Amino acid sequence: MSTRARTLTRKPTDSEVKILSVIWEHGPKTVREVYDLMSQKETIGYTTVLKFMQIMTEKGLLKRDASVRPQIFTAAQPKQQTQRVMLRDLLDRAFAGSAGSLALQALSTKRSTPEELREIRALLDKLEGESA
Amino acid sequence: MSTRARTLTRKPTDSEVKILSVIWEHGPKTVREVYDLMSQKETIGYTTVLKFMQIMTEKGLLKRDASVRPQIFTAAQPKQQTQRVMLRDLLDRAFAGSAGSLALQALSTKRSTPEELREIRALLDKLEGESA
DNA sequence: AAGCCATGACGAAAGTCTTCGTGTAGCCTC
DNA sequence: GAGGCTACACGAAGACTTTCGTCATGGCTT
Repeated sequence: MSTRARTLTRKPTDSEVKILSVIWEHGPKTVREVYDLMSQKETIGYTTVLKFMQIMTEKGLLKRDASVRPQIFTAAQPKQQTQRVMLRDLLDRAFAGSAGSLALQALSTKRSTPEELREIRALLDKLEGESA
Repeated sequence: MSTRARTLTRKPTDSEVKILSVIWEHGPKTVREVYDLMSQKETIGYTTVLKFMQIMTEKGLLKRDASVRPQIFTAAQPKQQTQRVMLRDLLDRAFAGSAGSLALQALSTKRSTPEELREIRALLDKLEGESA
């Protein structure tokens, strides 16, 4: 029991999420492009990024198109799904499963845009409507 | 640059959070008590829990009262502060800093209690009031 | 005071994650 | 079609985390 494809299971590591973020934000990218974007914000080696992306491909976090020369990598899972897995993990692990308290802290920690606040209000209406 | 007291810095590891959760929920506890509570939900050895708690004490995550015989451990940081650190980390790492989208997903993923929804609504009012 | 059992300290093995160095293969240019 | 430069694959070192085994210690009980 040690090596095996966990397909959709295990939560991505911190570094893996950093790479996914780049792709979520900028779309499918080559290793070089991801590297360029990342090295603007932190010091990291090209082969380090490459290695991560190779591992992530093995794990099923990324898909790659090897038919083109500089290979292009895409997120294998929808952003929302991955975010949900991580959120779920944090929720269970550190917030005793209380989504409300998590949301509350998130909102009070960092200012959100009016649009987001409006969306949340709409969701609240929907949720309260359902329970009525 | 390697070994040093990060006092309030680094995010606790997964196992560390598990232990903190127990103490957050049940209050100050001895190793044996934490062990008993944890082993109800998962298989883990007593000395493993002990080791974690020793390391956490070194890191400043727990405080211990060594004056009493079975030593009693307490969370060294307020629960909310630790939660905030973790939330912040997830927010920056996986949600591009958008607290709103994080909150939205949290709320739509898991049903919250009416009280929580009300609290959130109140917070929303406050936030929108401020920006007005 | 001697023995016994729970508690606590340590060290170390095993498993992951992170970070690169090195070497190979593909292409593009002369 | 040879040289040179970029892109890839591989392996391995180092840093943490996780998990325990083992041994020392402290008190209680007799």
